Amino acid sequence: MNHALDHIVAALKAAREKKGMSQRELSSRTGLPQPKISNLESGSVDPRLSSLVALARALDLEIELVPRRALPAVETIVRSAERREVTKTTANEVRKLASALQSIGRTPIPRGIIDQTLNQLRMIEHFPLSAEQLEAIQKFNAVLKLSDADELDPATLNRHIKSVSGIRNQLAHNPPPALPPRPAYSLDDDEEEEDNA
Amino acid sequence: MNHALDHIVAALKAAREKKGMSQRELSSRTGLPQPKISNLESGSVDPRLSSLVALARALDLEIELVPRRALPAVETIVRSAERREVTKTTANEVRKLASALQSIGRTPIPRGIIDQTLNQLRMIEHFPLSAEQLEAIQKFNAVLKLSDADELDPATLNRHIKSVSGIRNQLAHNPPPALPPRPAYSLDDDEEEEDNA
DNA sequence: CGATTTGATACCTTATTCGATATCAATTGG
DNA sequence: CCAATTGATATCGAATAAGGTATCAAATCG
Repeated sequence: MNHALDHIVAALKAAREKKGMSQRELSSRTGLPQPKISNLESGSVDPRLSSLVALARALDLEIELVPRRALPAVETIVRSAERREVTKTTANEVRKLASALQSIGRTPIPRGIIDQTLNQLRMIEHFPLSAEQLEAIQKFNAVLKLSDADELDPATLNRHIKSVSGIRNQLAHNPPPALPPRPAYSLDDDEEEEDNA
Repeated sequence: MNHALDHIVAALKAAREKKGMSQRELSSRTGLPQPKISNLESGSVDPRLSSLVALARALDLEIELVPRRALPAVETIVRSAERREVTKTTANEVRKLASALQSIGRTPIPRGIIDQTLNQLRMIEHFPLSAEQLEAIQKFNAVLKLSDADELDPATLNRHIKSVSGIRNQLAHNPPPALPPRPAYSLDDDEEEEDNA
């Protein structure tokens, strides 16, 4: 495998992981078999363009040809978009959990606890979350989706609620830094290169 | 062939043509056989990533994965870079011609004509040229490179000199528009998309 | 008109992706 | 501890890109 290819491949893998998507889920969205995706990500194949495009589109990405001299500017914009992508994803996940909690009927635990958790979520929603924090929220969502919450094991439910409290405390005592105010790309550099034949 | 692939392929072909590079020249730079490049550009194959990367690099391009929401901004930057690429190329070509003319010894035509042409070139250098105009300059360069100019057919030389005058007159009477003052990309849009599972 | 350049086709052999399926080790969750 | 999920491997036939070489029609140019 060529070294230049890893760049693309690594970006695809990172994009999948950032979305919390498994290889099998990506497989079902693209039609590519899961083992193929594994091979691809490990850099042991030289994929065809159609495979790349299929994967990229399933991950909300496009393949673009960029003039070398425009690379710095483009990369700055891409990174900035990725940052926002993450925060949007987490916010959506948090809101989803809140609405799921709000709409449950009888619960195996006191109502007040649920309400308190909802308040915490309303705060959490406005922060960028770490990968671990996001994962915790997603797992809570997963169990609620499966079990409809009123027929849920009280211990399990309590564990998840505790993890929400934990996240709130982390954010309150150790808030993540805000986004940098201005991205540092430039359109107006002007180097001269000689090009004689 | 998939429709999504044409986008990349067409961009590669356009980039090659804009640089005035023949398929054979690109072939020798990349190691890919010329018929393969022809197939590729005609969209009749589904190339492997390594082929794409080889072609792209020979054309001063990089393959990048861009989040869909960042596409408008990225495309604006790419286009802006391409515009500057073109004007830089033409300026180089014009300067090359000027220096070639300046350094010729005995000429089959009056010295004053040569000097007048040099003056015209000094003006032309500062304009973005059309494809046809650029081509004319390149052809003049080509014959000078081959024949060392003092052993040149006077008629041929005169024809090229006339074409330079023609370009100057076109530019003087019908100047091309300047570049737009500010590219219209934005980093601060904020649409909401729903994403429920 | 003859010579050159350019892009397109055709043909071959070899190498490798593709697609499908099965399986395994490791991790995670109840 | 058992069950489920995840990513990695292996295998197999079919499809096809890669790589090389030869050739052709059209345009360009002297």
